[in-house]
Parts: sequence; structure tokens; C-alpha cells
Amino acid sequence: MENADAVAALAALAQDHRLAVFRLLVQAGPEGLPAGQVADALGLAPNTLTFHFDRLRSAGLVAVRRDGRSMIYAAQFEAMNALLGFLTDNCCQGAPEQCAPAVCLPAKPKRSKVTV
Amino acid sequence: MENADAVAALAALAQDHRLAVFRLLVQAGPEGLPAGQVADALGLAPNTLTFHFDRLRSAGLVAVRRDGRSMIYAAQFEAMNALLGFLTDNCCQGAPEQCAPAVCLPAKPKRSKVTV
DNA sequence: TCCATATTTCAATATTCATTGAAATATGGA
DNA sequence: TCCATATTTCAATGAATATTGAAATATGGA
Repeated sequence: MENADAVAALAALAQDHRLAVFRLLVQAGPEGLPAGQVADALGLAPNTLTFHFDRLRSAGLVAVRRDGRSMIYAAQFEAMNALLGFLTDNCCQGAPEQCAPAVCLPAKPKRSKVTV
Repeated sequence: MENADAVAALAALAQDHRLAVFRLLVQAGPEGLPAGQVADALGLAPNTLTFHFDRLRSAGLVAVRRDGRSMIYAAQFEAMNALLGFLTDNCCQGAPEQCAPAVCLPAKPKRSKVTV
């Protein structure tokens, strides 16, 4: 990961609503959530939310797919782990064995009522 | 750590020069570096650097002390680890045992030529 | 005391950002 | 086809940000 990519990801997360959105999506796991559900959960106007989703998306932190009328947004765990890796890159100088690189794993995909 | 604190820390890191400064200070370890040395290393104007140090400092990511004519800036590892912890807080839903929380440890303070 | 070094403060400027309101687009169902 | 739902697009606005240049402050040494 390049410095510039890290800055983009950090900037995407460096905003109240976007950080809340992202954390919600991390909790939701790789299946993601429809935009409307995020809007309801966080009390955001739909157009404002689109604006924030766009920033998260162009930083690579979330992905979208359409499902009927809904747009489903999902956290991108690999991108997040790349960021965490970059941040801990030059920690523990001289004692790398003491260093715990962070990993953010999605939950084992749970078979929901909707999924087969 | 509160959402607002995390936003402050992320915003502090979400800038090219500041991220570079912070990484340099992490590498330097808890002893820190004089402002001028950071300015030289990264090619930044001293007043610009002061501006960026201020933001890192008010986010709690660095601390300063004076040493003669120099101001010595040092990364605050606890603050960084708090941020990493916050970011990985709601990862691994339902499978927390798989989750590696990140830790950024400074090198064991090495006795330099200057220190006793 | 006077000077050079190291860093900060201040004001000005151009850019980017978040939010709003109104209008547009896409999908699914009657 | 017509309508309601879900979301995006667009333009406008005010606030925050990064950089610059010039001047100020603090320290240490001659």
C-alpha cells in the first residue's frame, strides 16, 4: 500500500458519519446492508449518505451491488486490513517479534433466513 | 475511545505530510526527533511543519518537549494503539478468537551515545 | 549585550469538504 | 402503463484545511 492510498483511506474514515457508517458495515459483515437501512440506523438524509458512500467507495473501503430497488453496501475487509498493516508497518523497530499486526476478519457468513 | 476521538486521530493522519511525519516518528521510537530533523528528512518548511505538528499533537498522537533550542516531537504509542483498537473493535463478529488486535510497540529504548 | 539558530505565530489565499433542497433515475408491482 | 419506493445527481452555501511569506519569540554562545 502506498502512502497516498493510506491517506485516501484515512481521509475516508476521518469523518463522524462515515466512520459510523463503516463500523456499521464491518459489523454487518461481507453481506452488507441496503443504503436505506444504514440511513435509518444513523439518521442520515439519503443524499448525504450517498455522498459519504461515494467517498468510502473511492477509497476502496466499501463496495456496492444492486439488489432490486436497494443498493447494498458492504465493507471491504481486505482494504481495511491493508490500511491496518500500513499503519503498523514501522512499529516495533528492532523487536518485530513483539508486534501484533492487526487483522479484521468478517464473521463466518451465517446462513440468514433470506439466504439459501 | 470515543467516535469523536477516533475521527480526530484519523483526520490528523489523513494528510500526506502528516502521515509521513507520524511514520517517521514511529520509526524513531519514544525518544522522538527534533523538529528540524523532521523538516530536513521530509523537505518541509518549518512553519508548515509546525502547523502539522499542532494537528498531530491536538489529536494526541505526538507529544513535544524542549531540548535547548530544539523542540523534540515523539509519537504517542498508546494513542496509536487506542486508535487501532477502536478500528478493530467490531471486527470478527461472532468469531472474536480469530481476531488479532493490532499493537504498535516502540523499540526497546536503545542506549544511544547521548543517553547515560 | 549582541548575534545566530530553531521554531512558532499571524494574516492572507486558494482549495476542499459536508450539508441542504429540488429534481432526476431505476426498479418492482398494481 | 402508472405509481410508489429507493437511491442518486446537481447546484448552492458555509465551514474547514494547507500553504505561503513576513515577523516574532526563545535559547545558547561569543
